[in-house]
Amino acid sequence: MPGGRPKSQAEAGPVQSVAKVLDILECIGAGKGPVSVSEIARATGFHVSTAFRLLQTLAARGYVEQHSADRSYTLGPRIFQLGSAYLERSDLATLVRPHLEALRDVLGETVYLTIFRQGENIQLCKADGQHVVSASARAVEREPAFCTASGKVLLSGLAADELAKYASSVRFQAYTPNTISTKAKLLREVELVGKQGYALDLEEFALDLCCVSVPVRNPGDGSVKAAISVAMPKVRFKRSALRTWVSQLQDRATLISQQLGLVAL
Amino acid sequence: MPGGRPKSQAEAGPVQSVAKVLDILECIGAGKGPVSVSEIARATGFHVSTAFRLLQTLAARGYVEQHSADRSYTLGPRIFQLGSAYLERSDLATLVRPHLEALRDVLGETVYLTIFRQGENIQLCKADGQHVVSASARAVEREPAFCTASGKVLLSGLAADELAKYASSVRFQAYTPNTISTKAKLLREVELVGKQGYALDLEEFALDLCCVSVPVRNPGDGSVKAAISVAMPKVRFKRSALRTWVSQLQDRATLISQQLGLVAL
DNA sequence: AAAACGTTTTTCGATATACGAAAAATTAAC
DNA sequence: GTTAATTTTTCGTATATCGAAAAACGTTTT
Repeated sequence: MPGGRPKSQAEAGPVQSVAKVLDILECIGAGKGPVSVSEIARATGFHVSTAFRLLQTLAARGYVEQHSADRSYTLGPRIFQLGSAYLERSDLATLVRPHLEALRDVLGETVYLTIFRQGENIQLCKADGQHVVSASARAVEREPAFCTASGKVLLSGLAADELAKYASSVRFQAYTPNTISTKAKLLREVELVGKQGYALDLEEFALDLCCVSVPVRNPGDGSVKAAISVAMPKVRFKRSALRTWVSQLQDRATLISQQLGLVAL
Repeated sequence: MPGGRPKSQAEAGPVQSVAKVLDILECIGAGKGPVSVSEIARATGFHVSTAFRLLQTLAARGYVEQHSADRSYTLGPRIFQLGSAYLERSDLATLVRPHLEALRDVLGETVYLTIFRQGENIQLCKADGQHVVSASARAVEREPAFCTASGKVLLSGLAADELAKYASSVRFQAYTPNTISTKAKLLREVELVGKQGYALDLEEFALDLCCVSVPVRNPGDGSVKAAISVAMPKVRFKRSALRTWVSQLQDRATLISQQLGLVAL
């Protein structure tokens, strides 16, 4: 009877070794460069021996690659293949990208589309801005929901019980002095977002980063399926332009949701 | 002592449940639409119960999604995230795409870059042609090596022992009447490709599909790292244009390999 | 309606399987 | 050349995974 280590990991699922292998994949994916067995073992809390065996299994199938030079691991091309399969299925690349690019051309800022899954805000498609200093791309790959414009939009689309569950379980990490810090504030904010139809993030997630976001709705039942957002450095965020941004975003959101139609997001 | 079922699957690796979960992911990725537990169980040969448990684990982490309507499964966005992480790491998207698009604009046909892993030809980046009838995109996602232009180029870059291993283990499925059907023919063809510096595929993999391919080399040691290829329907393949295609491809290949430099493919 | 089928999901005990400690091999550091 | 720190292999044991079978659930048939 082991002590039941207090792993702060996400939902486990019944098959332990699979959960572990996912931890490892995420660990490699999160790392900046190649990672070694021992680094992975340290980061995940598994014994090296365990990490090694799991990595071997992944490597045997091309999901990770081991560099012969220093025995370190990176993600392999097979994982990329699966990722592509996901995208093709939902036709997002083909369908959404042109809209985002059009928006980017009009607004001159980085624009992206995100969805809410597993308590997080996942970016699926992005059109980088044209300004030399545009909001960093990499940073928005997978961000918390409670402190981002898109996250708040997506939260505003959740059913009451789901929102409650999220609000109770989320850890309010203070990324900046402006980050929402309590459940009550979050719920109030999300309600406001729902009413006004758009959300702002004025340096709540990262200093100097401001975002505006609107929902993309299912044309059938009006439920919120995704969010499209524009991100920019603080200097270029003008209160006076807000109205324009919001309506530009909303127009595109309407177009996208019409086209998406049945497609399962 | 179980009978040791003759699974034709790829290398297993030490952790069984992980191998199984990969089978399942591949199975879902290969399917045209959502798949049910029982379909997966049938396709993989696992018991429904096993498939179900593995799917639950994947779903708990967002790697697959279950549609509440008919309980069927599709890939989830987390898998896409990992795929993106792979791409970003190798800077391929940013680096290779412009070259492929330029080539596509010049040649007017679908152009793509592939690498050789696990005995297969994996497509990493593609620029679709402009003709109304251009070589189908979907078909080239992951193709056998022995009967494609890019595959033969990549094979020509393998070390002697690796090529021998491949040639001995591959199953010469006859996709068309032109498909290479024996080990001897393949080895002869691959040698020729190595000598002449490009490969052709004249309806060897699919009827009406013709491809020309050249290697992308590591600027350091000259080893073959990838292949770039142009694909077109038979009607547009002109022997007289071959020289031009090959040199256009080769010029780009040189540029790409110079830029790729150290990047680990 | 009820019954008959095909699903998906849950339960549970046996045993094959993945675990972890520790040793061996390999590589890096000094 | 010795020490230290890795990665890899081995192996006995506990346990987590498996598969059968039953329970819920949905759909179609009579």
